[in-house]
Amino acid sequence: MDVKTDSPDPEGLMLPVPGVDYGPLDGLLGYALRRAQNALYLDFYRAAAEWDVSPQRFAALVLISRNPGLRQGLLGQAMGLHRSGALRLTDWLTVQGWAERHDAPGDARAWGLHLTATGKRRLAKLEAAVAEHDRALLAALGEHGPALKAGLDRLAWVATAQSTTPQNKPRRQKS
Amino acid sequence: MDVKTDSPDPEGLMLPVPGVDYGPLDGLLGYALRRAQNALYLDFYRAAAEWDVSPQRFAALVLISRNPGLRQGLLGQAMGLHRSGALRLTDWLTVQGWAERHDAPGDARAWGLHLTATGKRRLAKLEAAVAEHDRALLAALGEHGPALKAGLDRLAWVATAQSTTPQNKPRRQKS
DNA sequence: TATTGTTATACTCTATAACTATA
DNA sequence: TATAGTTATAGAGTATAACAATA
Repeated sequence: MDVKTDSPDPEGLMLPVPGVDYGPLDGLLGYALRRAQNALYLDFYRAAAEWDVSPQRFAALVLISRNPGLRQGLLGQAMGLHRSGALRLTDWLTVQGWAERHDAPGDARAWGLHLTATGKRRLAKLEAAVAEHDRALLAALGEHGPALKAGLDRLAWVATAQSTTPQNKPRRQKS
Repeated sequence: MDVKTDSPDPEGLMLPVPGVDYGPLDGLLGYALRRAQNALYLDFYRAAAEWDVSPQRFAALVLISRNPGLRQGLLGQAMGLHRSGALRLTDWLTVQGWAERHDAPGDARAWGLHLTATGKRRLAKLEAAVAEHDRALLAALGEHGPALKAGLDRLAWVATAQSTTPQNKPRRQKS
């Protein structure tokens, strides 16, 4: 019968559609940021396709590799995740053979996270690929590169400062 | 009995944890972008709290307002969404009273999207709040602002170009 | 009493697949 | 035969709530 499957539709590209008026969006910093992040996200996947690792999981791997014995909770904190999210993330890393849970010295409740030997070997190559990918981007950006990097760091700082500035002291607001 | 609920944990902040070595992450453009986007996302919610609208839904509203009669599919395309995602998004906008589906002239299959009168009124205020929010950010960024904006636009372009460059012509690759 | 991690559950976002009614 | 939208479903990702073990 040759069943017709529908369009495969490789979505996610978010590119400007000709003939559509974007109004104030084009001028907004936040929208520019989203567009850039969207594009970079897809681009990262291309660079890391061989390892099947998302940007977030890559960050987790780097954190564990640079901080052997890192607690699960601290990993979550560094990545803006809830405890339960850090658990899921760690589960995935262990099931995939990247990392292991060891006993944490000094606290029987906690785990210390460590890369496996395989994980270390794989991460070395993955890091090289990501670094190369980043270099290619910076090269393509030319003169814009350094200013962009500086601006982003500053933006993260500024926006965080605004969010965390205790306007009315964020004591579990009831209203 | 005064049941103890666990920590409310206002998560998502992703701020640098003292004592943790971030290794190469601090130097990566992609990671800086993620940090900035994370901070800005939370900050946007603060600015738009009154309307309960996410950055994405805000973008959809602006697109519909500037392109009355916009097709559902085109909206999705502009936002990098699958057809089914555009449907969910539109459903939400209509249920919340922001927008309506009208018949599209010339094609009985399609919808033309329009803001409701209420939607227009609300969006005017929301847009003003978002614009003000953006201005505050730019002011806080000072000299970095314009360069950052330019760099982001360029980055979106560069990363998209790399992704969409037909390396082997993306004709439904089988292998 | 507070913290670390766990379990169970639910909600959001977004994709795939198959269907309809047009074109 | 292709397109616009729909339905049903599934998979990430991440949250809340309640619990056990330990501090």
